[in-house]
Amino acid sequence: MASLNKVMIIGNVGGDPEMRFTPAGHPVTSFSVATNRTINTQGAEPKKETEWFNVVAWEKLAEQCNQFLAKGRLVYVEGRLQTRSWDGQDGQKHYKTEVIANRVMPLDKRQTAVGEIATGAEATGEISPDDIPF
Amino acid sequence: MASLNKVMIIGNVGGDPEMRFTPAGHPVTSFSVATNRTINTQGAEPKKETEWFNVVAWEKLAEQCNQFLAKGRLVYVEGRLQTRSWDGQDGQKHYKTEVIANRVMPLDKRQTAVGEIATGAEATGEISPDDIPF
Amino acid sequence: MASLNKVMIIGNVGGDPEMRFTPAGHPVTSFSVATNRTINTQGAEPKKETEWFNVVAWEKLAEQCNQFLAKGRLVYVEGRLQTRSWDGQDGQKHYKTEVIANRVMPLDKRQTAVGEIATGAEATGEISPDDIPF
Amino acid sequence: MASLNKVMIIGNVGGDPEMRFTPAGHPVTSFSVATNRTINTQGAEPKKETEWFNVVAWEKLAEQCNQFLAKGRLVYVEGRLQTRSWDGQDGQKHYKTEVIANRVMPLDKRQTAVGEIATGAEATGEISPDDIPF
DNA sequence: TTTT
DNA sequence: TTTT
Repeated sequence: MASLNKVMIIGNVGGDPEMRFTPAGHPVTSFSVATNRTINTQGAEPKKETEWFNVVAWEKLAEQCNQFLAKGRLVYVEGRLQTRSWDGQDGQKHYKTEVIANRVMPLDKRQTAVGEIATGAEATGEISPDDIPF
Repeated sequence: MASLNKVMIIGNVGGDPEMRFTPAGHPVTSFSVATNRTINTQGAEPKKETEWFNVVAWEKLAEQCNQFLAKGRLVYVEGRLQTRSWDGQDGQKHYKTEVIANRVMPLDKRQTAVGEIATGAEATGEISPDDIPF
Repeated sequence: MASLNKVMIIGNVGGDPEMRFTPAGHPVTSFSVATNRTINTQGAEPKKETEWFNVVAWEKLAEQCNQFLAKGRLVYVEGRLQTRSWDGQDGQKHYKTEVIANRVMPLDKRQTAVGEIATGAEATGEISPDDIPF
Repeated sequence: MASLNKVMIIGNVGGDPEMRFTPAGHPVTSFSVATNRTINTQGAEPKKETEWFNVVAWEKLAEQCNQFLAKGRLVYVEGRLQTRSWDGQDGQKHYKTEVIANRVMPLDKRQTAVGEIATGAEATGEISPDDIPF
């Protein structure tokens, strides 16, 4: 029963966020974040490895992400990991792992007044667990 | 360039860990960890949602995980997320997201003397980036 | 403006928690947590170093801590650091650093049914910022 | 024995870092970091609360902090908490809590080429536990 | 003041 | 595939 599922990333937003609404009217915003890691291949030149995260925000946080984030911005994202699975046309299982955000915070000074974007609580899919459009 | 990619989980080991060796002789241990979340569907009875993580440990940490972990144990795992992709037989992209561990710590008292399992540094794939068997 | 202040500890509760109430009736529970670190003094035998944390919980989380925690239990605590200062009788500044908890989770199986203790949000001093009794 | 002692902060450096050397020649750099929290006093205007952290870095990380950080820069700091105590002239116990950093990462673009500052391992006082000048 |  |  004792459980922790926490992800913390700092990286650059890969594209402008996209906001949609569930049938029940809950806003959901998704965007990607790239994190980079430098691998010291001793000998050769250091190699860069990029890891992409799919981030999903719900409710008020979804609206703030949609309003304040944009392609290229540096952000801090905190949340939990969630893997969804489905069957492909070929009968194979497919998996997609996403970060369900409970805090998103721009770290650069670009654009509009931003301030801190944060949900008090995990304003997430819990609210509408079987109501997710994508 | 500024980047953070951190995962922290506390959960139960889903099965006995499996250790393999890369062609170059590096030990790699993998195991699954389940985290549970209780969703308060206001009205009906609370629903349980289980999230499964695939954890991979390298080198000395791999050996310690193999030696001390076992199905059912409660563990703390810290690491970074890594998604690998490949093309299925049907031409579709497949993805698998794993936690590359840099710290694993049993939290229960079961079994042998355990102590703390921790790599000093991220003793991971960096060491043998193009040497991964699975 | 962009800010993160996060502490995560796993350790043993040093004594039974103590719950008090602010003049305005808000419950506050405090307890200590010990974390241990093993220092490898290369050569001599490894040395143990204990770090003590003062943890403070508010509102519903305060009540849960008071009810379920006890001396010796293993807990996970997440929160933010807060340092309070005051002037000693001698005119010197004194400081006390505490962890204001927003999540507390027992990790052992001792005692009563425990389940997960967690505030949805940071149910902390924000609620009664100028209302703190100790 | 199972223990976690982790602090993660994002904030602004309060002053230029200061590097010293232990008698044994180990570099130690210290600097302060301010994190801000906005308290919504429902009713009145939101209040700002600043929390100051004393950060200490050792060895190679100390040199990098000394070289790349400066007053005002936005940084991510990860480390562990350590409280030192001593007796005041008045016989009272005094306490100072510090963050012993194992990772420091500038988040803004100011100044020189910065890149990522990170120790592979916790390059900390372990190395010279009884060798600390301040 | 905890724990192994 | 775990745990309570």
